[in-house]
Amino acid sequence: MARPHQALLSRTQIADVALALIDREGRFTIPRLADELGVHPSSLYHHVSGRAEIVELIRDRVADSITNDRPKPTAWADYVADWIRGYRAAFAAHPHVITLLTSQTVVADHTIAMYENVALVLEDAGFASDVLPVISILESYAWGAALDLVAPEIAWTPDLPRGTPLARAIANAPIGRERADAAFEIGLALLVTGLQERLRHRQA
Amino acid sequence: MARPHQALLSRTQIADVALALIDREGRFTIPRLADELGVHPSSLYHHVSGRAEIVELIRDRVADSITNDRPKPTAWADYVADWIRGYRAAFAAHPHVITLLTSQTVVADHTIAMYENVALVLEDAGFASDVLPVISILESYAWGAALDLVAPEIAWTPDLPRGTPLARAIANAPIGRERADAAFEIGLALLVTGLQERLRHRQA
DNA sequence: ACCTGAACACCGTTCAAGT
DNA sequence: ACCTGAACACCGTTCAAGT
Repeated sequence: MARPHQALLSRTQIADVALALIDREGRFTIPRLADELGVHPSSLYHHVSGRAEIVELIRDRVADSITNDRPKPTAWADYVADWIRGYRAAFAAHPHVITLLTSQTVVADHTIAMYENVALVLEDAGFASDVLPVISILESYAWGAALDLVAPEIAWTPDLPRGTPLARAIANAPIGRERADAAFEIGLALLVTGLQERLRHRQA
Repeated sequence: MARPHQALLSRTQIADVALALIDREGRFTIPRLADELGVHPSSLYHHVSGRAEIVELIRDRVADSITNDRPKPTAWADYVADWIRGYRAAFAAHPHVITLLTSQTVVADHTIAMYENVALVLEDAGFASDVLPVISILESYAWGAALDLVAPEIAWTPDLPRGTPLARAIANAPIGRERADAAFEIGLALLVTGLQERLRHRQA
């Protein structure tokens, strides 16, 4: 074929199809992706520098999907909770992407706007020198909760004893996605409560 | 050479050297591992079923290194905090292993004893139907905090504006490992505070 | 500028051959 | 039972050739 009059590929399209492939099959390879795009593997290298860059395109796409409203001056706790909810939800929409993103160190993160918004809200709330740690903590929790979505259930372990504390704990909780969602919300509430208490002591 | 009188390899040795390789080079391949063991790649398959099983051996090793003391009837909050500290510390000792473990779904988890201990402590503390969610939440946080250890610093982003909330937040915090450790401890304290409050309301 | 097709290095795994 | 060495399928990447 050689060069077509109209380019057959684009970076957005590559990212689109790669993401769809991951959602469908849990992973992607260059040959598989090329096939899906109706093109030869080597063609991709005219648009991206390599596999790593495709992963970064996907990372950007997921990051961009985190809703990031302009902060309102009231209710910092609600703002922060919504941020982390959206953070986790962005991953939850593409569970297999999570492990892909953790396996490759990020190259650059241009989601500064998001951090600025959160930093502003926390600063206004009075967290002062705690602002960066608090952002870290919330992000760690969101990542961990996202990983929880693809982790195996403790409940699935076959050789569970009967009548133990763990057995009772499992019997008292839902399983699967419902369990993960419920746990996430409780944990988020714990963190917010903790933040409110910490702020109270800071200001006292 | 053919079969030696004394086996040249063992599963423990394979796991040992693989872990050392990951710590040193950030990753491991079968040829590289075989080379390090002074053996041909195909020899490994007489001891393990494949690469995936080697990863699981490493997972077990890290999991076993999580200190898991017998619970004492007093101070559930201290027990829980120590558990999560040890959980994260086990990963922190081998940072590159974290991404390896998240990239492969676990096959079986035989660390039931650990969960039983924590479940017992939480049950005695009065968490009742919250026991499993609380375990989930704490583990999520430990995983997220472990990932934070290998994540890039927000602070490293080159194009940071001056005089913004984020810039001030970064200026007010340490960087690197020290930042991660400090943030982890604060977040753990937030969670414990949240748990204490939640217990108070449950019992009221 | 952009697609092709051949080529290369590398990886995980299998298996018959040897003791 | 356990190591070897050849072999295979597959993957990521390069590059000269074509338009």
